[in-house]
Amino acid sequence: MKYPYETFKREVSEQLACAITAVYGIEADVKLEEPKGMADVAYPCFSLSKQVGESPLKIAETLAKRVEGKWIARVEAVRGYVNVFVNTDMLAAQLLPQIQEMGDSFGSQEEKHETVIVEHTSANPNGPLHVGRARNPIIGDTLARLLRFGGYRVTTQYYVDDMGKQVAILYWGATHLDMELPEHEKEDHRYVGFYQKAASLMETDESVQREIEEIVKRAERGDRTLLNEIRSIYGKVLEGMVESLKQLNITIDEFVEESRFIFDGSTERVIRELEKSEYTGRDGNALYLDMEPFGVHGRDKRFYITRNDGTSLYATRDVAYHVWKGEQADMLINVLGEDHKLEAKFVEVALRLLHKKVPETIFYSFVSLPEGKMSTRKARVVYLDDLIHEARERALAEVLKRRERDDKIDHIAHHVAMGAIRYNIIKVRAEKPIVFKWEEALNFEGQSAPFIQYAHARCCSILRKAARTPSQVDPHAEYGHESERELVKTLARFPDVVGEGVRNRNPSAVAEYAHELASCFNAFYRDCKVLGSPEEEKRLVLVAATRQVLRNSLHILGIEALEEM
RNA sequence: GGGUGCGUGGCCUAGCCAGGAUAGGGCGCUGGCCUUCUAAGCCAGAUAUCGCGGGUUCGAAUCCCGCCGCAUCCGCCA
Repeated sequence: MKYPYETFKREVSEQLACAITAVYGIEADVKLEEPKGMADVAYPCFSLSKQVGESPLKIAETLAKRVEGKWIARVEAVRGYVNVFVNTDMLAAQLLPQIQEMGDSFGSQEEKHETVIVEHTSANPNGPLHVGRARNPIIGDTLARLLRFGGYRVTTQYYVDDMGKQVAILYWGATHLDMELPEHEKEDHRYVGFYQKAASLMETDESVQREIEEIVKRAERGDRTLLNEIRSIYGKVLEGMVESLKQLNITIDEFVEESRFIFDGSTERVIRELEKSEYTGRDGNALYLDMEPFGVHGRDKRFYITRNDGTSLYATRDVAYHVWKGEQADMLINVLGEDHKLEAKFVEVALRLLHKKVPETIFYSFVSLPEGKMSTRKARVVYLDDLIHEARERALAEVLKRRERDDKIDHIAHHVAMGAIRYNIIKVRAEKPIVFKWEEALNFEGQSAPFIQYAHARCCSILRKAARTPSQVDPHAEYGHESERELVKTLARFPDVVGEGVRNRNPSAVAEYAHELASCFNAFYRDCKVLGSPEEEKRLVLVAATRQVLRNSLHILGIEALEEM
């Protein structure tokens, strides 16, 4: 895929490299900057100054005179920088037809013929998702969308821990406790009561603890009947969780149960292979991996692979899962909470020892509440469903301020609400901690999804009212207004944003860009009358292009590009 | 104790990987803009020792070292 802004930048680099060689006789590695406001691209002459012993100001002056080309509108030498401005008419002439032709795929990258599995969410199905956990599916789903746009073939997986303690507690509760369950239309909210009660009983009652441990042991030994029973309980909870995700426009391609790697013998094989390693040792009968040689330091450098009785541990089964997963795709990416860093390191080391594919991991920091860490047991928690409900109410109220009740109103309110939730989470980089605040999560103004959706709706509104949509883009159209030119340049940067986002596995960059584009369009909207203007025709082309790129950005973010609001 | 991540106006955040010019946004605050394509918008204004201290460099929010604060991990749990 050839994008025009790239061509422009390449021309500038080549021109500069050429000029440097001609004047100073050096092969220079021309690294361009894209400073905001100063120029479209700039070349600082300071390091060259050192090499050739001439002042940066002088060099900039000299080079500026020699840089020219059809993509270059203007070159200036300012304080040791060569500042280059793109020819926006040339850019528009190349870019706008391309956006029109490529449509929904504008900005995407060439098919890479590589398959990727993005594992995300993978929460224990013992109760409803809370806002903290929701960061995982939002990052995971957006990343998956971004990678798809970046040319990868992506599938998503949710690893279901169906034989762990959490699910065993839920199962014990559901089968032993006779209790009044809360009224709720979703099963995850009803069943979590069993989990909570059982978990607190387990702390005080040793016999309960023993029974739960026994369930775990039986599950680990591959008791199919029991595992089926357990599934019949957690399955309902999981369904509820999946339903919440669906509200947010998140679906997961495949659910993989942990017990599968007991049944197929792969966990056992992992253990047998690892015990041959020089890095593993025995503590009694328990097998462990010494993590010290792999840069892990702390109170205890041993990471256990089996218990004293030879049974596997969660992390060991996770290794088996990754061995299997690695056979399904060229590349593996996991989205995990930062508390899983050590476990992920262990999985990575184990996979290296087994000569298997190692996953990349995106770690995200926790979402806390102003009053502290989220905790289901301390009832200090905001459930995702409560946020969804609240967001929808609030969105509906806002829509009702602006339009009469009609058949579109629920659709609009729903997508404003879900967009706001997704955007609020994804706009912050994964490694930053988030303190959840209702007023921020339900913000529909400023840097938010509704702001972007609104700009999109404005585009749609103009295009709807236009007498006709120009089918052909006039290649000689000139965009004289500053706001038009800024818009053209911002549109042209979209493919770069996608490329960088893919390379850095950073979906937040797309969120940032979408806001910038919407904001840039709002300036155009303010300054440039479209309908009824003598420049209507060419401005409609620009509006259509903006609508398309906003739409593509929103698509990556998993947010509905609303046509009306 | 050790590892890892984070620390940018009152609050939130981009920029950090690949060091460059007046640190870009948003919320909130003050004041202004709807007979004109949707005011979920726009304009103007106030607010910043880029956690602290060193170092490298012509140049550091960005790289290196030390310190402080917050988070997280260091279970034969998951």
